[in-house]
Amino acid sequence: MDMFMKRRFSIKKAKASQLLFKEKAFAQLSLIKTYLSDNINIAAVDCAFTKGKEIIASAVAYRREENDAFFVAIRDKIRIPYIPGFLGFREVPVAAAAVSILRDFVDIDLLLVDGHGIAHPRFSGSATHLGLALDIPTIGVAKSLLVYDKIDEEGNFFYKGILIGKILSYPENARKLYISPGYKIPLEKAFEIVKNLRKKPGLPFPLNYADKISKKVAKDEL
DNA sequence: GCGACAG
DNA sequence: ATCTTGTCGC
Repeated sequence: MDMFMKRRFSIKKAKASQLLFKEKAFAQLSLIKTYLSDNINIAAVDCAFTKGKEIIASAVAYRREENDAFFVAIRDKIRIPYIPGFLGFREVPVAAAAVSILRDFVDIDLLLVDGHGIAHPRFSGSATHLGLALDIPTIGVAKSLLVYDKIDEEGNFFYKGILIGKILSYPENARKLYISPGYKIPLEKAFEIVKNLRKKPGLPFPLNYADKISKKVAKDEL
């Protein structure tokens, strides 16, 4: 699988890769039980950009037991333009690098990613892509929908007959967030975890920190 | 062909 | 995502 598309990017190859990502992700979901205790270390990764054609990825890890946090931010040249449906190929290489560095210092059990997981045209959004690249459970947290053809009363949304995500409307007056499984985690679990991490409007902790850090670095304020 | 389209 | 000050409102 061409996780990083280091040679040259093409829509055709990217689509083929995403179909493989989807197969692996769905296979893992049906065959593997992911054990997540209450004391897991949760991390998040987010990317920001500068007009100077740079992409900045920041990763933040929160250790629940020690009640402390670590973060890292790295920058790279933008290699691929933003194309809806192919966000992973633009952000995963640098995001994976940032998380890898963080992992040398902190154990990470779960990763929150800005963007969709399986709530994607080929069920292979950036969260799924990144989880597969790093072999770590991921949850997709998006601020808007990419695909869906039905939403039920519970906020569950479907695509091509498959339950792909659930709308998080908590806290009450907060902006809706679209939660979908990225890799190695079922929707119900993913939703519950993110809901518990979002005690205030805005992005759930520690994704909110990753977002602020990457933006500060993009503006050379950090 | 037309419109939609995470970040 | 980014370009951007002040401003309306809880």
